[in-house]
Amino acid sequence: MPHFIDVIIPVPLQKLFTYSVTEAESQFLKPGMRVAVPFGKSKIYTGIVFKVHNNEPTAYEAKDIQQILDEAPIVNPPQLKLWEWIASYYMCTLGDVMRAALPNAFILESETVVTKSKLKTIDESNLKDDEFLVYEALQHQSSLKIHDISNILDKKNVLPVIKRLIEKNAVSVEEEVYEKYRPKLVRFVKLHNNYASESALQNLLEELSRAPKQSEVVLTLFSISAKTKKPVKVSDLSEQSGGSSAIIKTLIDKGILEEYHIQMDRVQFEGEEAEASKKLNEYQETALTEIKSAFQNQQVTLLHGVTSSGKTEIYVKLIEAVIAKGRQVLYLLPEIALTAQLINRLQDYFGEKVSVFHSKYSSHERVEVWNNVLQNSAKAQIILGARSSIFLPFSDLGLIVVDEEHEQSFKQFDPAPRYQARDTAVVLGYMHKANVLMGSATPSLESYFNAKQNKYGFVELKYRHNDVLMPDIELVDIKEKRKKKRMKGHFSDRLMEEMTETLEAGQQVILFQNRRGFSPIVECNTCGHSPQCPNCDVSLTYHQYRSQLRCHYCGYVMAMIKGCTACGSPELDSKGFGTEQIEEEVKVLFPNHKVARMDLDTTRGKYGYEKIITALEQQEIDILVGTQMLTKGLDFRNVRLVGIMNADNMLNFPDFRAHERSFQLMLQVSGRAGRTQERGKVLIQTYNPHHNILQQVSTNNYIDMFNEQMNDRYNFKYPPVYKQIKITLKHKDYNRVETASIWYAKSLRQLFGDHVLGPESPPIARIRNQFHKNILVKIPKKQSLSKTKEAIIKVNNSFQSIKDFRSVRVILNVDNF
DNA sequence: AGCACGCCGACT
DNA sequence: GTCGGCGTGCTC
Repeated sequence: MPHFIDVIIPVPLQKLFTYSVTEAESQFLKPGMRVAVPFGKSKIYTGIVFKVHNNEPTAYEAKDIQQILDEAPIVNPPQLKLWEWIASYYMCTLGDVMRAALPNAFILESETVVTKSKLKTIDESNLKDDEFLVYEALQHQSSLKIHDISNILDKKNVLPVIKRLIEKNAVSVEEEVYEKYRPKLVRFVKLHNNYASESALQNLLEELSRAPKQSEVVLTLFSISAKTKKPVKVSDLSEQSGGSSAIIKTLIDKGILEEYHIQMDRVQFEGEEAEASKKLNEYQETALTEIKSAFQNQQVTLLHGVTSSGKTEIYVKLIEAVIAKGRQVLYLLPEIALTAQLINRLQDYFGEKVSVFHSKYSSHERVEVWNNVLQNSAKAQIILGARSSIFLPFSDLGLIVVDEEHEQSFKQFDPAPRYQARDTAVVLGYMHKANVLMGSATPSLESYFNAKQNKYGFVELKYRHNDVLMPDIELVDIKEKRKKKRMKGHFSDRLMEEMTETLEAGQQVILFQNRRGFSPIVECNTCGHSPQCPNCDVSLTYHQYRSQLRCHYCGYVMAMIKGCTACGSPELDSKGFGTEQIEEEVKVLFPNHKVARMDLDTTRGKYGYEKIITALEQQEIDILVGTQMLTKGLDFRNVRLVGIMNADNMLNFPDFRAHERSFQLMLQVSGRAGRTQERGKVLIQTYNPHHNILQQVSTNNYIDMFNEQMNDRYNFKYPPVYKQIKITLKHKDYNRVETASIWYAKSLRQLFGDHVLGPESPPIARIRNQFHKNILVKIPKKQSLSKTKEAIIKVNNSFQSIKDFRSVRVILNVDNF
């Protein structure tokens, strides 16, 4: 009987691919193992075995696999089930999910390697210039990669050259597969066994008395191993003895020292022993009891706890209970909130049971965490991670915590799979029969709605830790202030007063402006022209500190212009303002205080973010200016005043969630003020102080906000009342997307009528030289979601079969918010 | 998604 | 005349 396997290939193709295997291989292979398979003309890909079976394909002949890459599955059955769910719910392929789920280092790729041909006699005069260059290079190097060749020839498409060289028998090519993951080996040294005896040692030291550096190294080795009783790392030895690696090498060469390697985890916890978790206050205690009882009936529970109410301590208690039963815990956080602060706090309680997983980790580090989870090792019983940690190979999850549940960044927008990690976590929890706890000070409407509908359990925590009062929020009408000339730049007199008072009391100020750079528009005073991005339909943002104009959509950068590019006039004006400009103004207004800025531009490096936070904690900064990065769960003891420079630009954002988001953002920033005994103060500058959202923010009235926003959502058929799927079409030719999107929307309308909106050009119609069109499908709760998706897929298939539309890229985004 | 094949304009 | 652009089709 012939044997076959169905394999997931990491390409966005709907189908699985069937390969033929031997009897023995079919016995050995299990779903979730990796295989290397030939794909297309020459490439070799890594695939995941999905199914082992005996059904011979009829339409084609299955190829043989190239190699089996694992001894045991690296993806477990519950994961494959989750992959299938994600692919079907978020309308993408299993290959897309595989790409997102597996650490990069698991996906081997083949690379074409060019080597010199074995035939010795080549008529060099027969070669053309570029062919000769490659041939010449191969005389010095045994092999070249495609990438090297394009460097040598300084062009991107080098395949024709290689092809001609092959024809002339000058070179040959092969596909080289290599494993990306290598265990980290650390070098250790010990004294050679020859010197184990006392007398031999004595002799050695005498021998070395004329080489003081060497004897210093040997003596340090003794003292370290006496102290720690552990193997001695070469790096430690070199550091503590002051002996260079050359000296150590000499000792090894002489046979005095012996070197050896040990495989080490890259991700290691180096800290104190675990301490006991904190005792909860009465409110926390009540909330904990309520959560536990909610979990009796409900798989998911929402914890609505005001900022600084001590939600983390409650999570800690729940985690303790779950790990005591030997089950695993996943603690999900938005990427940006994954700070050293929180990691340390959890490690203080749970020591090395905590592993961290997020995108700043190298792919080797991720493989290690993956393997630890797969083996259900104690090191990875608790995973603290960003959205992609839902893909880890859990075998027995007992609890998932989704902290800052309202955060948008749980949703992946690009590339596919466009999943919402919070919602996927609920499905994951269901598969493992694990409870899911969502926590937030400002829950998303959809979660709060679910709680109200009794789909989720609901627990509230209304009081701040130590009974600290909620900050006092004051709205400042800057329209009024401008009229009365009480503004200095972007600062109202009220804000100045409060800042002065706070700074004089030796306390800190946070200023929030949700836009980076200096000013978003540069405009010529004479002709009104403003520089635009050549690739996108947006104005370029002025960044003063580098004297550049930049596009925040495609990353285009140019030097700041000296005069107007249209009329040459040197008089340029800037409109709007960003964090950079606020920072500049603060420097002028408060010259004696230290200012820092926190936005995407100042936190680029791996530790950029930490540096600013530490400086603020240690009070090296008096005033911190920043974007929404400031909002994420940071606990600053000495911040008393928060200033929101302009509330209007977020309220007027063209999105149905703009109001909800503004409310969340403002309350979250406000929560940074006054976390200790003293009551904090928040000033919100706005042109429209009577806006309902601002009133609701200033009274911390979540319920009002919820009811009012839900009203709109009912009236306008938006989520969470309706589900929605956004379809985006992109093409570099405007007319092509336009015709295509009209066709697409028309076909959808035949099925769903008025529940189809668009096509519409988004506010920024062109990004990276691609024109965009959006179509929105609204789906009533009663309508079957899976049937709707099937219908959309049908429309999509007929769309793809029209020749003129095939080059239009289509993006399906389920729950696109 | 890659990658090969094939057809057409822009240069030496 | 060739080189290289990209539209079209296929991948077990």
